Amino acid sequence: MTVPVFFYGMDDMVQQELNPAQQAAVMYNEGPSLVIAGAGSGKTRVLTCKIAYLLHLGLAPQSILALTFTNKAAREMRTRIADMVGKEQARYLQMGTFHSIFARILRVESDAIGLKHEYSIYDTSDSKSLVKKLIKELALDDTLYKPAAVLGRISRAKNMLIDDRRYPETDLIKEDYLLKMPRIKEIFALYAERMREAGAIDFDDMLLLTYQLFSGHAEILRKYQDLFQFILVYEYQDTNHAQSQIIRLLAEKHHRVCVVGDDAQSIYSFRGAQIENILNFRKIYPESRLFKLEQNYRSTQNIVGAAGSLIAKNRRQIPKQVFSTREKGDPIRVTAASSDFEEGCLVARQITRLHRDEGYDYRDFAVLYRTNSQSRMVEDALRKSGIPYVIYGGVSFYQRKIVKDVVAYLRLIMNHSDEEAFKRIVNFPARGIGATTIDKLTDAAHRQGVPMYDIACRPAAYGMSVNAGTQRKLEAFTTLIQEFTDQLPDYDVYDLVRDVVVKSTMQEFLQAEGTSDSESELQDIDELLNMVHQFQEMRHEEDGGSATLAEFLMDAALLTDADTDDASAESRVTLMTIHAAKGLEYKVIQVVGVEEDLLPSMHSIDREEDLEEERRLFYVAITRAEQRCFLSYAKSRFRNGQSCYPSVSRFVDDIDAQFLVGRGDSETSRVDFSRQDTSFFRSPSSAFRMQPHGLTAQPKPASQPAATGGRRLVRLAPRTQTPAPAPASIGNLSVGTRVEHERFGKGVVTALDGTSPDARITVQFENSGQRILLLKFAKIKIIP
DNA sequence: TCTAGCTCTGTTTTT
DNA sequence: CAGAGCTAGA
Repeated sequence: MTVPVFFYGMDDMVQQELNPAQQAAVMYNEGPSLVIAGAGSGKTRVLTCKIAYLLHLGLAPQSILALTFTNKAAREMRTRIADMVGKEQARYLQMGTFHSIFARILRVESDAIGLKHEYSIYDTSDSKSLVKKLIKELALDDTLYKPAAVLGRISRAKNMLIDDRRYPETDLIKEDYLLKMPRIKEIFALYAERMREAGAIDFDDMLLLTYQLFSGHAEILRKYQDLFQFILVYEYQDTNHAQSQIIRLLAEKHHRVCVVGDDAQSIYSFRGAQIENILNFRKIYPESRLFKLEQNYRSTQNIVGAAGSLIAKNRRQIPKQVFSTREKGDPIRVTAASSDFEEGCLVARQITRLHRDEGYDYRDFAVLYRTNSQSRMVEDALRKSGIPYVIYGGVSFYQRKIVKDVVAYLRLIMNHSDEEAFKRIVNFPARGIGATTIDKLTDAAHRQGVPMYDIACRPAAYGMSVNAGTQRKLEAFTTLIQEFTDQLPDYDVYDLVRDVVVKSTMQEFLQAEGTSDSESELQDIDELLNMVHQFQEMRHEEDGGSATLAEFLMDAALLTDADTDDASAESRVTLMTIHAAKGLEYKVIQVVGVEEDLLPSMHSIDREEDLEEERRLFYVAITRAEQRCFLSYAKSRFRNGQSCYPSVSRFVDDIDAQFLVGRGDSETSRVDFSRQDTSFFRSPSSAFRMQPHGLTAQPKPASQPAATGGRRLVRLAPRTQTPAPAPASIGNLSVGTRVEHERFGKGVVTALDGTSPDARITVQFENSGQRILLLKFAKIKIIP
């Protein structure tokens, strides 16, 4: 039963339907709270309602800090809140991504940490290029030291709040030895030094420096603690150590923090996300309250059931029973294609059929895959079938070469020390400044600790010998930049960008070329100008002020493709990676490449944790579906230029067979639908055994949980793969037996499965949640 | 200094 | 099968 909640004192049209659990989560604000929100359970609704509720209680919008991971999520929530409380209030909410909020704070407080006011933001390719150069400078073996790997190590350290100075004292260098990269500490030190000299920070610095700012400056920390009276975090399962520690600092004083997330959807550990943050939240805030949202409003029972049976195979998770009261729906269909090409056609055919026969609109479909490269085959097939589509993600607009070039001009104009920007455009368009000159400049710059730009201005003054021609060329370039810099204070950003494109002779150069490539680059420039314009309008609307170049550059650095367009407006099929699909929902989901070595990826099969993350990824994919879900795999596939012959993903077998069709002989008739197997509804917890009879497969909509109290719902997802008859006891273990485990502590056996040697027991531990243990390995003893 | 063409290499996900 | 990096030749 849902209760309509009115927000008194606001527009009386505003009414949100909240179920009791959601309502409780919204209304509890006295202390820290953790909201575990299953897939499709109304995470966004709870968070937006909570913010509206806080405003209703009288909290000022500017004292609410709401952090998200994507700009899109932030924007969507702001819009929704604006609908509830009006634009005027919503405008002042401190809502944005971790990175954008912190980047702004860093700009305000730059002096305190010796950061340049007008700092540049290095994107991954800038960082990579710098690291590559450092590897060369240090004369390291580049077959052992790969820039991406080195950068990954540095990034990991920063996410653990370890800077270059502390790095050598940590265990990370031991790992470096094992990775045969013992000198990473030197690269890290040099990297940090060069970044400082360039007045630049990278994505990880935004978190690390913010942490250092707060932890090292009590008065500044206090200022922000007082400013942010209430802190909300969306998708908390994706936070890394740095992020969770910054939140801890900010909330230290008032403890008014609410985090919302779903541990089952933690899929960003490669980026440093630690699932521990959500699992340990209650240790940091012992007085915190836990709310679980378990009713899925998005998907059919079959989809929720399938996803539940899949995720149950993970060991590390917060136990919860996600259920749906929607219709049962169709089972998930698994299809084998003979090749990746065939798989694409299959997807296209499926879409055509559902579009034609069942009235689905193209925008109701999404095709999901593990890796970006898989999009090609699907794309080709859709194009051939005349199905409109849009690829979400892929190369971001701001990553395109020409756009990066223009942005590099802007960066250099703002910050003359920005070395990557300098190198990128000093000879683009070609002005006769070649590698030799650039090498000389770099050399001189690092020997003397002076920006390349300064040396280019007056080479002789820094002891660099150049011939007259080169000197003239350098001068022309630096004068061009300098003139823009001088006018910067009263330059409208749009005019600036337009003038840069012209005066740099970029436009002329591209027009002269007259190829189709240069043509599309000119279009990209137009598009960029468009975006500047849009940005200015948005700024004007938001705070009435005009946008500065620094603000635009910050936005450009942090904006991703997913943020740029609202593709939902058009009637097109969406193609994207599973990662990009998180938080979205579609009526029909097709997951392609459900194969070993792809999903799970080949890198993840050695470690249990990695495998579990891949399983969560698959879980995310399936739970995007509202009505229909299709899985497919190819029996042969082109990978890295050669054919390989993958087998179906192990995860398909993790899904209980009753939710699937197409496995085995792809005969639906193998399923005996008349069979009624009550063992399926065996309770995971002893509390539930109080009502052993009368369980029906579908909880009636009316019989929902009363409140957030401990009452458990009927578990829809089976706990085990095969619904084999459960033995009443194994050895001297039976349901209800109290046991103690070496690691997990004390608990109660809630279920038994299988026979020796594969006998498993399910134990509800007091402190470690529910776990399934293989009896032959489990180190348990029975306690009286 | 530039560019065309060659070889090599690598391969997940992204704020 | 790309994309990056390198070499040779203009």
